[in-house]
Amino acid sequence: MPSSIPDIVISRLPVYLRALERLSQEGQEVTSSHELGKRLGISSAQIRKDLSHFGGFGKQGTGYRIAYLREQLRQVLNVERDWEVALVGAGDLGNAVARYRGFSNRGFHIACVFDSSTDKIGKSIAEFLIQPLDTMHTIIAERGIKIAMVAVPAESAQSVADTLIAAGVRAILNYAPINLNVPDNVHVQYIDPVIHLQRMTYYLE
Amino acid sequence: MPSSIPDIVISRLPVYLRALERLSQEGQEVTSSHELGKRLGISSAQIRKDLSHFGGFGKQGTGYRIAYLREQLRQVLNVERDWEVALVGAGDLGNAVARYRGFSNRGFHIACVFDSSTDKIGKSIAEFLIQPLDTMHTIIAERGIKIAMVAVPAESAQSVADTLIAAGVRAILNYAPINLNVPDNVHVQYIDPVIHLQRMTYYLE
DNA sequence: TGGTGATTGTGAAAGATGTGACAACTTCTA
DNA sequence: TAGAAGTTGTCACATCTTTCACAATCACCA
Repeated sequence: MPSSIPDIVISRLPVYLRALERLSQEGQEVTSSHELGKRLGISSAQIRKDLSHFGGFGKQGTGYRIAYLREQLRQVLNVERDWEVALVGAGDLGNAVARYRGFSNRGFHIACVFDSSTDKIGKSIAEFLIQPLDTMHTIIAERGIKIAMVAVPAESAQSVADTLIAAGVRAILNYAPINLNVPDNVHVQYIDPVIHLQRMTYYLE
Repeated sequence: MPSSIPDIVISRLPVYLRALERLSQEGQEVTSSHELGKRLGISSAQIRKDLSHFGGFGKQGTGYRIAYLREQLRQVLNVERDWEVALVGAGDLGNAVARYRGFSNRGFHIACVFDSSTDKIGKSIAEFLIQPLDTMHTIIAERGIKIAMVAVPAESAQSVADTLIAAGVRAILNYAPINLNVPDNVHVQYIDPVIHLQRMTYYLE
């Protein structure tokens, strides 16, 4: 009955996990909901309540053992395994995503890169060979890839998403500045820097 | 009394604006809360209610004139003017951000680029000269820049943010995978692709 | 001109989310 | 060993957010 846990709680767990990894790097072994909350700008009660959905990870009087809680969150979030991710689009943005070093050790690695432009097909970004869009369905279906990142122009994003979904992808990270229409069993997250900037200008001046 | 409007409402306005711009591009002149909601996966009631915080932009029986509503949202969001944005960090990520073509016409342009590495200082990305971090405070303060994007390693992000804030920046878009501690009058938005991916893996399998 | 179908803006109700407060427990110290 | 200080997990409550439902209005057409 995992569906009974609110989305909004799930959405905070990766943030907790990231903070724990950082604390761990800094050599700390134990933390408390209060310390974590102070770092993240979240109330300690909320952190305790969020975590309590998945079991009691802490110890009264002491707090949380960082290594243990980190491991538990990884399990809950399903990122103990390493997920293969397909990248679609090899323009500037796709290039940057392909070169990004931050995926490793956090549960993901890029498995293949696709583009439609004949200029780019056959060339490489970082260590990845750029493959033609026509082969995407086959490759993704065969390898059983479930996650994709879309870094194509807004105009092509919906049709790319449709193809991905038909091939079996169930989670899409969309960098294109457009909303995608997808079936209920497919998850989408959006990254559009302008949207984030516009969320702040309202408060300026 | 603009503070009485919930943050969560503000955070949806840029999404509405983006959809309106798209509809406009497609040649449409009028839309309804129902159509917009269908596109965005949001209920029509929510869209109407959100918009009603700022006045009555629509007409009963007809819907919303797209050009007009778009203009009104731009005003509300404070993106009729063009904001200067500072970019800190000229590594792979900073490079991609600097080259990103999507800022223009949506209220923003990059005004200056900073990095600490002596290798990079003096060189250019796209049309921007990379300037040394030591000059950042002066330049940002003099030009009155209020918005910055941070694309430096996690280790340096907090100190960069501190410098930015001291120089007058009031809105930070942080690409570094770390939480920033900032005063109440400073706004921060985060972009970390791994966080977004981890928000979806929970639901896979 | 009057009737039909569409759509907004909004108050009230329902539902979701966050906070406060505390018993229960742990560790530390004297 | 006993008391003090710290911390969790949780329940009840408060607050925030979304949905519902409908009067009011508009455009169109016969």
